[in-house]
Amino acid sequence: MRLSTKGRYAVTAMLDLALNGKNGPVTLAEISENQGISLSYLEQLFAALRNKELVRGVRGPGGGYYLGKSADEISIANIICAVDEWVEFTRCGGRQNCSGGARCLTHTLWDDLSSEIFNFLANISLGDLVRRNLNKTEDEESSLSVVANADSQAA
Amino acid sequence: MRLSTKGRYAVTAMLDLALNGKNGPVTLAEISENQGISLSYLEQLFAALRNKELVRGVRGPGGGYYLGKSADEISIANIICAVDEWVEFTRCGGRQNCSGGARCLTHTLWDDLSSEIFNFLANISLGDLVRRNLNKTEDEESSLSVVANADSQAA
DNA sequence: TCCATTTCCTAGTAAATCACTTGGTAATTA
DNA sequence: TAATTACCAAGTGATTTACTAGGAAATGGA
Repeated sequence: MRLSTKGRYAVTAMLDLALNGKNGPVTLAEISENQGISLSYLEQLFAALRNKELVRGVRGPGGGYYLGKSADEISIANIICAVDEWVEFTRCGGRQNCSGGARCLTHTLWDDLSSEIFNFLANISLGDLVRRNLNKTEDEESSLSVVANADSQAA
Repeated sequence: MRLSTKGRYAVTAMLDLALNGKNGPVTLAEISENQGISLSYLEQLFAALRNKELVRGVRGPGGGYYLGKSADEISIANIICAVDEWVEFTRCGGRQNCSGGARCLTHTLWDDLSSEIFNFLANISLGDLVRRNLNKTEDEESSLSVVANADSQAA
């Protein structure tokens, strides 16, 4: 899993699309304006998203982008994987004998953790995020935060 | 949260240190050999880790690095934050009026998700990873994987 | 005391990535 | 026909990545 700023832009843009795409397509110009991301950079990101069928484009006046499937069927992991092409980290893909014992043990641990992070993000959908926020704003503005204290250093 | 390859190197190196540092310090030369990371790059990473007191260096022959605290007190988030300096993503730090409604709503959603990812990684310690693997190898080699199926695309 | 070992420190670098600009073409609507 | 929008390709300055080079400071053993 690779969570770069590029992935953040994509997630942010997809969130904007999910929120504003209820009635009719959303133009990249609108998302660009809303989120402060350059139009051409959005075009690049959406080219990748379209390849993975996460969005669907409609050309011409009144056109724009729709979600490619329902917000509940699009996970955060889907979005990030679409724009941040997956790179295999450990050179030994489990197969090659990578200098044996200690090294591959660490690689296994890392791979497990990596899978866990992926699954965590795979289990959060765009729909989840939108609903979660709607519930929140019903209650109050921004007081409650489910995310409590980590262990110590939060900066 | 920013999970780059740099963070991966740091986590991998710290895992190696946790595994091999039971009796005596571990040299960067060993970690470099084990994990296939250049010595000088490790030095840079460990400079950052030392600043956050996640490791403790001992100079001279027989020297090397110890964990700065127990493996249970070091979270994956700690490690990643030490080497991948935190960057504020949304320009409006919640305070500035960032063109109002739709934009800040998306930002709030993103910030919540971001916190959630951080807390997820903050709740996994080096000790967890090591123990998890010991249990696994007791059972069998590599057959079971707790991380089951995500939704669809795993590549 | 001298030497080997190791951390610690600074500077530089090729390659990749990031976020963006420029300059288009193709499809669609009015 | 003209405006609007997605789509496409090439290039660019700034930053990051992973690394090399060349040391200095501390420590242990001879």
